[in-house]
Amino acid sequence: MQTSTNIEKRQQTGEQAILEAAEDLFAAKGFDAVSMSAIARLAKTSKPNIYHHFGSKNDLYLAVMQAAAGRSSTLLDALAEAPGSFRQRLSDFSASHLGNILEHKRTTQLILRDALSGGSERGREIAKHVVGESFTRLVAMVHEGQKEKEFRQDIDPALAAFMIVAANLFFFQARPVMQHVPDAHFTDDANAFCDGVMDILFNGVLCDGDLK
Amino acid sequence: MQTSTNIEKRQQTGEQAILEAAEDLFAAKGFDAVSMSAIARLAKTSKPNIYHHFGSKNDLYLAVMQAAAGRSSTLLDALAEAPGSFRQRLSDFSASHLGNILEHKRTTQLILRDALSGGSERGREIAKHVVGESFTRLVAMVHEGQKEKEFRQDIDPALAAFMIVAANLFFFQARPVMQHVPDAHFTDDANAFCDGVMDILFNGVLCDGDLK
DNA sequence: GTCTATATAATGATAGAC
DNA sequence: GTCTATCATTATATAGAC
Repeated sequence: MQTSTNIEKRQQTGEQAILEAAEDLFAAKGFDAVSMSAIARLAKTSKPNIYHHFGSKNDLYLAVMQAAAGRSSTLLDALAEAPGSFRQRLSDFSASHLGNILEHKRTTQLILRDALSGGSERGREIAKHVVGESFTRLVAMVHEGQKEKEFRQDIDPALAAFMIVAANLFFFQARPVMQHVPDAHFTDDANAFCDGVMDILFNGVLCDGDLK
Repeated sequence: MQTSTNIEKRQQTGEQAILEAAEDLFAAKGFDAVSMSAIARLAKTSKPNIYHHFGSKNDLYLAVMQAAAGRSSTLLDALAEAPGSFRQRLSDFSASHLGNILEHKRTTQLILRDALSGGSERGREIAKHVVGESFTRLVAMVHEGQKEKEFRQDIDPALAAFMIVAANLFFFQARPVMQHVPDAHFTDDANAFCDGVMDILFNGVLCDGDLK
């Protein structure tokens, strides 16, 4: 029998080039808009060679998603048990989260695109796994902050966490559109955006006499 | 000469059926994943008839986007000059915004999908116009609230507005994924979600002794 | 305005040599 | 592992009758 668990030990052949070319194109244009010929051209190889390494276009897409998922879920470990106030830790987490998004635009776009086309079950499992991991950690962090009486007891920690990732991911996703909206100056500076979001999230927008 | 500005006076022929079928399929599967044959089948007509009404697949897509844009930008006028506190007005706006999104899922998905595929200029102009209109109105509302000393002076009104639409749109977009995340219970009830978001946005998550 | 039938090009996937 | 050559299918789009 031949081993069919061939999702290990890359990099020895042209597989890596194929995966990178495929990720580029899938992220930029989506699954259906990309042809195997285009991938072969960009990877400087031939179509049958792709079929030799990956059985089909769908398998190639899954391999790309799997690689992307693995790459993007290893950067937020250090922050979970850092010292300092929960407020500071949350801010750091959010900044790293947004930094991570902007550093791996290709991967982020790939996952957002896949999540939007949720109809098929293809890679939504992966998307769930990717965002689920960091999201759960975020929720736990907010919950701890509540137990330490630093955050309000009467909020849903998952909701606060969601607002952070929504702001960051939507910042990335909507930037091309928002740049054409006259009022939205915050699209220029990601750091300032992140600080502003956390300020509103911590203190609210309402006037209350004393702003700490 | 024949008038080539044929973006008026629909509904007299099978054009409407074609537009609806096309919007359904484009929203569900994306531009490239939809074939003219599939549209013809769903619209209960023939392929050449589509080409008779719309010159090409791209033109059909543009017509669909145009119709979607016009449909989704007429529901938020009444709220702009409503009475009551700005806090209440903002909450109402947000609730209507999310209600509008959930009531027109097809259109929303179409626009989100188009915005994500920003590379081509196709319909991003439309997306900009659609979200731009309600967004500008939202920003103005926050700004007025600042002038009336109801909201903090030191926040960017556009940023607060952005957090609202980001939360709402991302709520819609991420729901299929978030439903599989154990902590995220808020996906069940859109109204509760909206209230929770506005509560955090107004008051912040930090403990400050007295919660109003 | 609507159809049947068809042209032409590109797609995903294979066969088989090296 | 990589290629040239090719298959079967489907795609967008047209011609032309009614």
